[in-house]
Amino acid sequence: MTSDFTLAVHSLTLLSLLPDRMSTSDAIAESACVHPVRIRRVLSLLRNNGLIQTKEGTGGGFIFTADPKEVTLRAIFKITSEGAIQPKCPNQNDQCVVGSNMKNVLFSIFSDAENHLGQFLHQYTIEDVASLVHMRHEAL
Amino acid sequence: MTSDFTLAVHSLTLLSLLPDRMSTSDAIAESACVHPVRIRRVLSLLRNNGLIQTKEGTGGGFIFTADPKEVTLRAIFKITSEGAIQPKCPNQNDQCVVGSNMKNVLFSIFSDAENHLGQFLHQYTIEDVASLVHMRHEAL
DNA sequence: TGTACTGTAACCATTACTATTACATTTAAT
DNA sequence: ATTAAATGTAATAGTAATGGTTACAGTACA
Repeated sequence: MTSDFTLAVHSLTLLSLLPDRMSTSDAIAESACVHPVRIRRVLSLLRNNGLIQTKEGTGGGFIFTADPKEVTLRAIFKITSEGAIQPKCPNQNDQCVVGSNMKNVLFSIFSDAENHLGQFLHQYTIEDVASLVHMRHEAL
Repeated sequence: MTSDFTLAVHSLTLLSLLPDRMSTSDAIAESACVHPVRIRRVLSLLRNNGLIQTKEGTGGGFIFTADPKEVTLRAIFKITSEGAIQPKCPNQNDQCVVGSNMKNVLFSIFSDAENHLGQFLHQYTIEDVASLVHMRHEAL
């Protein structure tokens, strides 16, 4: 899976800790060790899906609008990674019963699998992730 | 995810339909539209895990030894794709509470998630896949 | 002994992912 | 108004992951 999911979770976790002001893509990028342009691209997705607000210009940046208690990893997965667990399939060989149908059969199975994965991820909110991050930090 | 999983399922499904003789990597490769060397590589994994037998030399090839009713997609996933649903994580920023712990938190969550995925995939045997392939074929 | 196979390493090609640059646009402050 | 600080986004370049191909050693059978 791509790292967009991780970046989205990372960014939202940061924003949840700074609910009172805008954070810039430069600041988030430094925390996540990636290029600011990637942060802006990923966070654009989150804005399009109503999780955050963005503001251009001086003093602009990103801020959490939704409730960190209500945004779950399922929503973030759906936004950033839908279809990501589908196994790749080579070209179909239409001359072969197996070859011509395997792709569809596996696609169907893994679509269901992704729904189950979603149910699992739905138990974790951004607030939970923030807590887990802090717990690990204390443990050191 | 890589196509190794699909190739393994495809190969085993074919083998389950030809239980009485050895199939060659060339034949399987043609059905799956990939290079025979890839088939040999993937099927080596399956042999190492006891699902099939292989034989070199004239008249050699690959044959199912396990029972297609008992080999589930979970086993194949574990062999070919363990860890595949883990989201990638950029480098850690040790100066940042979030940056230094996000990777471990997500790794833990997705390890559990992969176990759940395994439980889901466990309901499908190779025989089931063969049936589904045929059902789709009939439906055309 | 020759032929038909697998086993595997090495290399090349292609695709996917990520970083970077560039620049238009927006906003606030002076 | 002008400048500076930000996002938005397209285009490009670099890097990593994936897959294809070649080569050849080893094995088994006729």
